[in-house]
Amino acid sequence: MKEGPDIARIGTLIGDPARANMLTALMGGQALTATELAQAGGVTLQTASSHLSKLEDGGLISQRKQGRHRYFTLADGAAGTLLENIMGFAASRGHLRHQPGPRDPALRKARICYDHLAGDYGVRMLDSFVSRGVIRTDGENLMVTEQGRADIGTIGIDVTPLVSSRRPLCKSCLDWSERRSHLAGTLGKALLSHFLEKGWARRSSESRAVLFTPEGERKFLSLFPLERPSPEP
Amino acid sequence: MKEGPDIARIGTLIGDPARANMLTALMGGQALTATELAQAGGVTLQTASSHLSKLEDGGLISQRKQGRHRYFTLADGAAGTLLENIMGFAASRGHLRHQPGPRDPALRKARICYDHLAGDYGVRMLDSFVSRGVIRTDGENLMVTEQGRADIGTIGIDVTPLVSSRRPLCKSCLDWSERRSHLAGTLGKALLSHFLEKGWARRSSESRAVLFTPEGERKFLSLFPLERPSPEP
DNA sequence: TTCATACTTCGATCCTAACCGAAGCATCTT
DNA sequence: AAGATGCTTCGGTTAGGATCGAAGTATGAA
Repeated sequence: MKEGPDIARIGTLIGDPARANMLTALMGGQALTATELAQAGGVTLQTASSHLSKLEDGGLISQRKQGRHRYFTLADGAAGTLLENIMGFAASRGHLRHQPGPRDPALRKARICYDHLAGDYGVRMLDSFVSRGVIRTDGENLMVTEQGRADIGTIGIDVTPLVSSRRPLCKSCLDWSERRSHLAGTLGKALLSHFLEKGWARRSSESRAVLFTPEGERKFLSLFPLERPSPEP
Repeated sequence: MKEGPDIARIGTLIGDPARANMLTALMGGQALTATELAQAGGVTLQTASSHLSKLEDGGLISQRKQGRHRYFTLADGAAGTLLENIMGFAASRGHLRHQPGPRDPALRKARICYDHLAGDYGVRMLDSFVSRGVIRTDGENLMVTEQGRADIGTIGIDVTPLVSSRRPLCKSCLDWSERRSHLAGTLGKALLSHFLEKGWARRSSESRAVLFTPEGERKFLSLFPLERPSPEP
């Protein structure tokens, strides 16, 4: 039975706690140095270096040198999506490392999931889109409706250039703190970028939390109203 | 950094070669006994038993007793989807256990991927659907068009009951032998079931290969014509 | 009851890989 | 040139877990 792709190799790479912590840290979407990742993984720099080269060989991360630093990122969107999928599955089986949901309330409210918004606010955004008919769903796939394109345009985001990419336009991602789905894909990414650019929110320097300003919060809530609790599981 | 789902646990479960082989065998969609899985994993029955209980604790598989046999299956569609995702990612990074593509030509031509058709025929089916406008794609997501519903109806499959399920209707799955996408989801499952019921094909008893009869092959090829090579990567 | 089959549990072995200290290399600063 | 910082490589230790033999349990057959 030696047919097929070597899933054991990917599994082994993700299966080590130090590497898993590093990958989780990289899900924040920012490039991190080897030293920062060593801290995230809870190991010394030497050990981290060994882990990082294994992750790179496995195609999960990539690095670029910049002066005497080495910045590491997830290899590409596919790597991020893979980790999201595994996180969602792990959460669905109750494999949480501590209590259900992040201890930090800010993380629970809004955080970065690779390149898009997760947490309470991420879930609310998708709920709002679905309840207003901007996005339609058939079980798991999501698609933007014709009318939805216009609605998103009024927020200040042009959908057209987002479609050409090889990544899907929109895609649901199981949220481990809310146990509901939030919006991923290029649209999810564009929305988060938009909020950050407009100054409605900023990234926390220590964690994956996204901190909204009072004004940003007001605008967000009015842009994404909830008509009634949606029936999505 | 102990936030979030425990992806390391899932990774560890998949990361052992014996377990990975067992899971791959279960992707065939059929319930297998502990003895069969031990052989698939290349280990003794004692070792397999230990692996199987770990996989069950982790929520990847489930078992049901039947007389003195224990039949194991993947826990649910989510587990199958997760493995498909990892297989696709592994294949995309070139992590194949042997030469690219299965050695067995029958496997390369048509095989089962959990519950739907993969291999050359699986890819052709999706290509045909896309080129004829039965299925439309936006990057990665797939959706059946209105007109497509009727077309699929003429094959003898009613799309309506397939939508209600919690699994997506259709969904692309990266094929590791063809390095292209084939059709998964409830529609993919229904199509495969249809072929088997009609007697156009049957499952090989030893491997995941799907063996078409000459007549079944003729019907399949006429049902899924290729107009021109599609540009999908 | 006795035997056979299917599987689990226990116990011991063995091997891999994670780990860190120390040393080495590269880049930047002064 | 000398020192500091960021990271990698080497070597030796150690722990976890994969493995299997042997014994134990459950179900079915004779």
